[in-house]
Amino acid sequence: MKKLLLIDGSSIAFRAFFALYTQIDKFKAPNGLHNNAIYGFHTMLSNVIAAENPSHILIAFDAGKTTFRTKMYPEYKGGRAKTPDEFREQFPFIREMIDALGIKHYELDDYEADDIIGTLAHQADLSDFDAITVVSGDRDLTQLTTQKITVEITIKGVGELETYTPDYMMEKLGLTTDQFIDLKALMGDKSDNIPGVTKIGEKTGIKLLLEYGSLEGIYDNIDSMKKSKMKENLINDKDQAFLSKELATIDKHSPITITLDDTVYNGPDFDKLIKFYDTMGFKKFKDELSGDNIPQVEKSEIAYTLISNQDELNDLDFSSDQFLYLEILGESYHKSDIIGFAWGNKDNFYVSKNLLLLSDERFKIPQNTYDFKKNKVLFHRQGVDYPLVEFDSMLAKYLISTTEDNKIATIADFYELEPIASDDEVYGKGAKIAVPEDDELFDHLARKVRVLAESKGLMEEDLNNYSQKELLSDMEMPLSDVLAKMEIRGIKVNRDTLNQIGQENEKSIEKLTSEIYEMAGEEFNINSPKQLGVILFEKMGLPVIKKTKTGYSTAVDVLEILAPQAPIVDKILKYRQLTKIQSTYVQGLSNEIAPDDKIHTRYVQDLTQTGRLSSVEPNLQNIPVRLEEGRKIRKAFVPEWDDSVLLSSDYSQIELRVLAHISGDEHLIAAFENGDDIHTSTAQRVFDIENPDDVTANDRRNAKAVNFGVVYGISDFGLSNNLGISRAEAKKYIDTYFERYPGIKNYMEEIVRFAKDKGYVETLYHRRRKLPDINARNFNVRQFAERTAINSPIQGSAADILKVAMINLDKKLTEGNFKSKMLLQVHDEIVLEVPNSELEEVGKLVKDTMESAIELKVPLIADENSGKTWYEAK
DNA sequence: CAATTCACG
DNA sequence: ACGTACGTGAATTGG
Repeated sequence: MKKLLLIDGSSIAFRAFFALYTQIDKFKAPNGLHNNAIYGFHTMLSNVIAAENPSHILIAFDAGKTTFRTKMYPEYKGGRAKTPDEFREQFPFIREMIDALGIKHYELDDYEADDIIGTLAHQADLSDFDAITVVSGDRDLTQLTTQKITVEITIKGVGELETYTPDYMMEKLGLTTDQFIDLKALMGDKSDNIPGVTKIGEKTGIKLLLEYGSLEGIYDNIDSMKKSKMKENLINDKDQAFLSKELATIDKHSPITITLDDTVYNGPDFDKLIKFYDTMGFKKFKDELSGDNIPQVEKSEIAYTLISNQDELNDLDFSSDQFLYLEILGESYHKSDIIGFAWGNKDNFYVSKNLLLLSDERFKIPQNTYDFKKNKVLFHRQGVDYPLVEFDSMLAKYLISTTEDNKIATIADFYELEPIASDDEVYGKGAKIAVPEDDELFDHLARKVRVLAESKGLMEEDLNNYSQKELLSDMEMPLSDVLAKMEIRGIKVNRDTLNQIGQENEKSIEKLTSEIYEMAGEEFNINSPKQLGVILFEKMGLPVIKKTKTGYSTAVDVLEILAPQAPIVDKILKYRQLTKIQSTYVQGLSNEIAPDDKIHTRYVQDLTQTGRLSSVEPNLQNIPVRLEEGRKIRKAFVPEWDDSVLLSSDYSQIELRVLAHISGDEHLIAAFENGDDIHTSTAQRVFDIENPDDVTANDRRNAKAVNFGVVYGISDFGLSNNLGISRAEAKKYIDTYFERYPGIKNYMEEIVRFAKDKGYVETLYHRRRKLPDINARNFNVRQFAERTAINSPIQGSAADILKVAMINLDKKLTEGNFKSKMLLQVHDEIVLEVPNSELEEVGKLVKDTMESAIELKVPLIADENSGKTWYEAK
């Protein structure tokens, strides 16, 4: 029997919430989350599944506020009360529950759940399904009934169902299902704000339909009706009646991307479900899962083939869809050597320690891997070119979820495959890290390959559902190739320059140290906040401005307040500044200069929550620039070739431009289109200054802080802190800002609402960040998630745009046979080495490429500088 | 190994 | 009433 069950998730959740609303205080999960709607939804589901025993199930949800119906009639569903927060916070968990129950769910932009259900029900009606059951809390769905389609409407909360068939409809109303739609067109619907015809209700509507058959029938015969108020109303409201009919009619041909085959029901995922019941405190449901339902996970053996001799490659088949995995100890692939590697598909695994295999032309590099960039560097160190492959599991996993790391053991866990040992368990960590015996090493490598092979299909499914296929194939994958080349190339750093800066700093530090000791009256460790705190706040009795968890805070903002009160404080600030430059930059960078006189950083491509890169060993994204003393460090970064310069190109205000684009705020857009100085423009609007020349430096500074705040998800406290003004004053700034930039305010409200409903936010390129805390009970935790919801699409889209620019630029430089090369990326900036002979042409190319990476509602601007060192290229 | 501080966008 | 700006990495101290 093929039986399809279609559930109107939005309406059932709504009914369930209000059915148990009186007991809402009793329905709370251990973590405080209200769960009455979740509980009610589950009860309804279990009952229906037990009664119907469906082979296919789909739960449809409404996608959002606007639909094709609101486009047709903006008042549609207008005037509805706001969804209570206690209800909204349960949405993401209802979806999580449905996932754990192994049931598919679906929603479609611009369409309601009704239309998804109507379309699938209609398709199933015409195919080989034996029966279709639709469950909803909304009687409108009864228009779908046919001989095969039964519609069940919840009554008395969600506990009981009323079954609608064509016969039952005839019996109850005396109408056919088509006539039921016409009835609604005549009488309208208050809850959906469908107008209908004035003064016609259920009784009159049924009478008319019985007499004339249909809405069209009524109007065809309207002339023969005798004169009455009702006739007049019918004539006056004719357009409205037909519009109402259109609104009331469920679309049976909506452009769904899900098929009937996708809705196959195979029962719950017991592990997930038990975890879910635990977090919800649903003991009753958990007990109902009898132990023998739960399949036991057995530890499997894994057989692999050791390939130690190159000639064995003759007998191997590389044609199937294989993965390659290279292992090193630790992370530093620029320095550490390969300790072993493995390749294979779901069934066959090969392992080896013989690196000569990798440079043997009989070794055909598999098109799937884990951490392509690492591999490319390692291959390069073997003297082998490693062209870009098709699929990188590490990057795929990063796009699917940033909540946890992307190690292979985590992937196994994420997709509930057989667990594998962690690298720490196999290799040890810290000082004890070591290569294990061959057996253990090879077993571990083969298991990694198995996880990769088994998870690929699951990842592709997720990427598909998240619309992220292109994000992987056209952005992260090609970028990893570009980054690999940049890392391999490295940037030349002049040791002597660093040493010279170091020696000068050393002298100043010595002098400051003895001055500080003298002023303090004793010697102590100035680097220790604890000891410094004792000197400043106990011995010298300076006022405590701020405390940390462990004692007094001695951070810069605190010391700056104290500086006028004690001359020692300025010395300490200066000491801090110089020792920071000395230890992190002079010494830190010197230690990272490789034998080729270059620094090869590693860009971590799978870490940040927003899509930015990070840079480690060393971090080349935080080389000092703001203060002159630190900025000198940049003089040590130089071109590799004679007659070349470093060229730096950075986006101007990319985050505010992205904000202007996604919010669509007309004023912010206009400012960028005019080419105004954006902070001056903001100052003008917020402080009511007509002429830009009348904006003072201080006005501009304040406006700049407000603009930053907007991007970060502003709060009056944060702004007041940053500007050193009162909270009331900060609040005034913010209120005025939102009043003058209503589009921004609207964006912030919309994106937070989206996050609360969906549990995630995304960038212009569908990069996703989950926000599990968006509905948290804890005010702080929740507010943090809300600010994150505002900031992540902005920061993330900006990051995406620079990634696109880098990929495009790399292609153009390669295809144009330029000698110029990209060296560094610093979030909104690219640094290149450019021969003087190419400077003019490449300068234009870089600027054009960056400015045309994406078409936004505002222009994108890149500013360039070049010079003999990085210091001069700013 | 956590906490503090400070460098960057 | 709650108590905050968004995203990172490295050096240092001290339990």
